[in-house]
Amino acid sequence: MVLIILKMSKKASEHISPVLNIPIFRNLPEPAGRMLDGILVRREFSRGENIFIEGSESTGFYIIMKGRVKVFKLSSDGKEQILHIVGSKELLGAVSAFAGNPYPAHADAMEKTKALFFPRKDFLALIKNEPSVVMNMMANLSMRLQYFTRMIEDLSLKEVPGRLAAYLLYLSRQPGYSETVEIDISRGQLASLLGTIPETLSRILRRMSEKGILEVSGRRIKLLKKKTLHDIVNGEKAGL
Amino acid sequence: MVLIILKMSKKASEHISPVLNIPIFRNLPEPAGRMLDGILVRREFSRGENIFIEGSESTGFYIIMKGRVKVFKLSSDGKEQILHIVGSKELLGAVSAFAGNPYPAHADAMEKTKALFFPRKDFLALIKNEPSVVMNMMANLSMRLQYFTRMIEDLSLKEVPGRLAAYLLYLSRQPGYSETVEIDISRGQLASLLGTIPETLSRILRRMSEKGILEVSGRRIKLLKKKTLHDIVNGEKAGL
DNA sequence: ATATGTCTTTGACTTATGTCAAGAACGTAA
DNA sequence: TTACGTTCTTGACATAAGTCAAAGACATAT
Repeated sequence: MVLIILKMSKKASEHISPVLNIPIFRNLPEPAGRMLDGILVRREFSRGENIFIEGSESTGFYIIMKGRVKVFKLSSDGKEQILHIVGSKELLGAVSAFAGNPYPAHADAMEKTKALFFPRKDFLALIKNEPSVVMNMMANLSMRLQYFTRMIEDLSLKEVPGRLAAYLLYLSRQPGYSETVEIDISRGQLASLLGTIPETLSRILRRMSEKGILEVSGRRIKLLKKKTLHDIVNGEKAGL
Repeated sequence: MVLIILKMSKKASEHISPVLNIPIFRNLPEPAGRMLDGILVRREFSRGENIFIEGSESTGFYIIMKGRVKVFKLSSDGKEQILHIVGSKELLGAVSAFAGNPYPAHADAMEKTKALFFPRKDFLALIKNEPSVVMNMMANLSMRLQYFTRMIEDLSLKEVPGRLAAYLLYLSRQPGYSETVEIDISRGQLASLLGTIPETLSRILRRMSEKGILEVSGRRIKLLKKKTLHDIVNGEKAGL
């Protein structure tokens, strides 16, 4: 039923299935693309809506088309640690779906989010016929592993100012930013991503402003002394 | 009994390439196994020897056959954080070799280690012909991702006693252990694995002994109050 | 056995960061 | 606008954990 709606929503003007633009489906032949159109289920989530919870059985995975999703763990006292933020064209819950394990974390939509759901059984059938999909997914997993490797390093080796500095410098290397970066998440969320609490983050931002390293105005932050930020990442105290 | 097993494994090797017992090569046809015998390079490392360093180019990956290898990061002041310990039948450096990235961490042999080296170019050739290898590797990567997810949670959500308790309980669930566990790494290494320093670990072990939660004698630790350990994992202070 | 080097433990001290509580700033809806 | 709820900031405080330094235990080799 949902499948029919999907099909109808696709205009004949599109001679190439748009799903073939999704990284893990790159290089697939066109017939496979048409087949995917019939398998993938469109789903929408509103801001703050839960997509899955930790421990629940994985029935498939999501390809995020629009919006952002936070994947996070909760401690026994309700504090959350964001593991990562999944954005457009990225996969959500793929590892669990592949391995057949329950989801290891919670996922909430951070804003209005559109996604395609890929049922596990259909996915397992697809990879039998199209091994290249597995190759693409492995590249995807590899990147995630490298990201996590780095995150473990950040969380365990550096103090909060170092983690913040690393994050700001990372943002400044993203396309469109250089001297000024726009933090696209709230202070509290950023604190969680850095493995700390809003109070601590707030204090550190103030101290960095006082030292003339940053200029903070809401979610817009100007990096005045990038060199000092690099030093902080490398463990320098920089008089904070 | 041991002799019989030994004999059988020797006999079997005359008919089936032993490499086909390695998880990622499971289900490969015998001809591929013989081909692998000609590709894999036997390498040995002595205790403490470096296998690769962070940032160096990845020319292939290792399959550990005997011994253990620690994969770790170094902070600017030389402090190390162990990411994981790779043991028998496990892969070392596979992500980098697959993605063609430099190694993201250092790897040192913790003891005399025997490994098979799989050159990157040969591996890329193999997966073209044998997609099932990629499936097996993806299962491997998935497990690693889940492990890292858990590790990030441990490092960021829990205090050191909680991480220690989680590790001890994890060991006690391993085959062969229940009330008493044998820590197979030195105090300093364990500290690094838990994201702390030997001094702190030492103090916490003492406090737990004083409270009658543990009984420590060298690398042998008796878990006297498992329930309390669980409470500590869940954030209870337990009067430490 | 003795000596040498490494690993581990302990104590005194410092510091980064979390907790608690209150006020300020901000956004949203009436 | 005002009022309300949320988020952010700030201060005083508590504490977990790191640093430094020294002593003790342990293992290895001579």
